[in-house]
Amino acid sequence: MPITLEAASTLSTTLVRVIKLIKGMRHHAPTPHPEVDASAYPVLFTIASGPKRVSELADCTHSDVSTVSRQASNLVNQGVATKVTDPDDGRVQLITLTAEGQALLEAVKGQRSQWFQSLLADWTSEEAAEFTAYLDRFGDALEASRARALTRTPAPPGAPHTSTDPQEN
Amino acid sequence: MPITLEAASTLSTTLVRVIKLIKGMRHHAPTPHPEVDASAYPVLFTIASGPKRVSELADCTHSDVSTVSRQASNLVNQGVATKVTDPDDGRVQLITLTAEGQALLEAVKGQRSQWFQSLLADWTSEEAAEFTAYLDRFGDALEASRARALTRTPAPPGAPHTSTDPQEN
DNA sequence: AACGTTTGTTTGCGGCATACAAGTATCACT
DNA sequence: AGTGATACTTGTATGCCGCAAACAAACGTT
Repeated sequence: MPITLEAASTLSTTLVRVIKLIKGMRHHAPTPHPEVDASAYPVLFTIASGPKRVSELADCTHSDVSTVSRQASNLVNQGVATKVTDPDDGRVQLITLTAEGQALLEAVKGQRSQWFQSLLADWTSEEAAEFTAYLDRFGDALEASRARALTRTPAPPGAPHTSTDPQEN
Repeated sequence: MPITLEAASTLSTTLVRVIKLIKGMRHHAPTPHPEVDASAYPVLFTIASGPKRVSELADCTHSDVSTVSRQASNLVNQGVATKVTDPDDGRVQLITLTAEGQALLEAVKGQRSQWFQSLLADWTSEEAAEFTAYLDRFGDALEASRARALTRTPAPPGAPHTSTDPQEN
């Protein structure tokens, strides 16, 4: 049995509020390395776990390939990443974190952590953990929904169009 | 005693993930009234509780006054809101929801609610409520932090600059 | 080995959303 | 009336993004 529409409504409203607040925050927040666009942080975080190809990054960050391509180029120009053509396939570019990029990543992480820590000054560790768990679970649901939407939309003309589908919203 | 840096770090990472996912979602989501920019929804939601002046809306939505001014103008052109000069003060414009706006608002709310409901298909009502409560509390913390940042930054030159201040991040 | 096709990346272009700053209108106070 | 503060609007610039075309390399077929 699903949650009530009422509950879903208040949840969505609250979520939108938080997102808007965070977006507004980012604009005023100082960055450890002003040359690096904050919009490229997602790829920065992603290549932390090893070299990745552009398309892979686009997939991970849920962005268009072209967007990631630019972000990667910028990161390279700013010295926080390198781009090398894959020896096994001359088409793919492997994006790798440089030492400087490592340092930047640590700085960003540390700064964010401190900010969140001060933000949640009156939270208990249990509450924070529980909140994180909920967020993560919610993120999984979003990703699943997104995956469903993406695999169905680009279907060939003969695709069975299942009448009214709430998932498309 | 605050939460650990580690916990703060994972929380921030998770939050960023969710936000990015939602932002990506919005782009593919159909709107009940395509003429109305989704970016103006925040003001739409805000004037639901009664006529508001532009500056008030800017404050509520955490946007610049100019941004809200344009959004309000658009909403008026699209027939979902009206703009009337305050009889008590010829400078202020009161933005009010029209009947059509009411209908649109309901449609948007309903659609969102349904989406969230399907998204959280396997959540219990208690979990959803708890998640919402956390989000709300987090939003409050964000707002408080923002308020602190705003009241301190535009201070006169003689303001006492309290050395290192994590709140500014 | 040559050619068309598929795949991966880059670049040109346009659109959207926003903030800052300048301009305009109204008000409040003297 | 005149001066400054206040509320909004408009001009301008910037950032970010996605689509589509261009480009490059690999693959498969003949």
